[in-house]
Amino acid sequence: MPNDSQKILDSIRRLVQLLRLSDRSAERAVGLSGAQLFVLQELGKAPALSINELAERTRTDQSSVSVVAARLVEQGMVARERSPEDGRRVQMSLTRRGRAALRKAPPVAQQKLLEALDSLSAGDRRRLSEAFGRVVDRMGADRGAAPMFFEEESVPGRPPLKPPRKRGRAAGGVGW
Amino acid sequence: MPNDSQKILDSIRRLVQLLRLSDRSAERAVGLSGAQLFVLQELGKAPALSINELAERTRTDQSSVSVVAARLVEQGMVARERSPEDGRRVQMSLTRRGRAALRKAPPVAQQKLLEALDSLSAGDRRRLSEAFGRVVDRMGADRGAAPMFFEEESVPGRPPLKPPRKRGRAAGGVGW
DNA sequence: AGGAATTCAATGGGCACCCATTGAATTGTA
DNA sequence: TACAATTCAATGGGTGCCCATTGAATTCCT
Repeated sequence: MPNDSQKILDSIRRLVQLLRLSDRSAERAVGLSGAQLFVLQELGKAPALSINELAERTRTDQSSVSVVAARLVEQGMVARERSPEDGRRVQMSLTRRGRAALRKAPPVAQQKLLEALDSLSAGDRRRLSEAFGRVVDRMGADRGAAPMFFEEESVPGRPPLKPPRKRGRAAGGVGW
Repeated sequence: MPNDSQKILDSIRRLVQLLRLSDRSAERAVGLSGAQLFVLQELGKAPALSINELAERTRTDQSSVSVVAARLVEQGMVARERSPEDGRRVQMSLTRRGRAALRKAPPVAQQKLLEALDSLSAGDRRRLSEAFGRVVDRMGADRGAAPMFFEEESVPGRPPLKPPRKRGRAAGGVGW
């Protein structure tokens, strides 16, 4: 007899699987993966985005979107060009074809979820949003197991000797 | 200015990424991936499970757990043996080593989420569980884009001619 | 000005997920 | 009882995700 927390955990797992299945189903149907459609969607909201900006907006790693974007470029859905002001950056933007594809094949999984959310009353939805957001914020703030080896500036005084490259990230994981 | 549904969508994405990151972090730390730990955890709840049962409980595909389980067997965490009654089935169960590993390295991501949920009042948690469960149920019931080509038995009378193998699934997808 | 540190995007490695298929075993039925 | 249909687990193919590393470009100091 699971408690509420356990139920929530299982709901999350079920949701994630449903989203995966729905995405893959859509992929088969329209030839674009959920990740690809999501990238197109975000590009549709801005005139042009860099790989890092896309990574932020899609909540994934830079290296992940880099690959997804490359595929979209191959398919002529997205244009990629070096930024004139900053030679390291890249400007990704929708092509005519990309815009058309997005119009024809909106992200199904996301749509389904939105529809399901519509079944709640506005009040429930607001409360769900509020409570859920709070939980996620808290999770994000946790930082528990990752000691964050190098602190974020201890005091205004300039850093004593900054270790070589702060490159010390803290790995990541799967299963959801 | 996003509405509540949009906020919920983004919270879900953030949550999923946090879970991925947390899992991978744990993986680096203890040498077991989130998926592997989850499988160990489920095996800890039952005397022995088949691959299909594990797939159900972990909300993934049979082929996915099959691989994860194989890795665990290699590492001596899990014992796999053919079922005596049904030669097709396989019985997976924790070994002493697997049980020890599970004790030493509980699923961190899941734990963090549970802790975050604890920050809600019991009432909020109950409401969250209720509303969220309802949404997921609804999504699961949708079945929209997948016409489910072959009906689930139209009438008691025996089927007219059953097409060969019902093997006609409906694909799936990623991006969360 | 010039070199060190940092930022950006791409690439490679490892794991997970889903679908499809396959071979073995079992169940159902003619 | 024999054969067809189904079930089970494993394998291969394709994609995604994260981390680490790398080379190029830029920013920060000294």
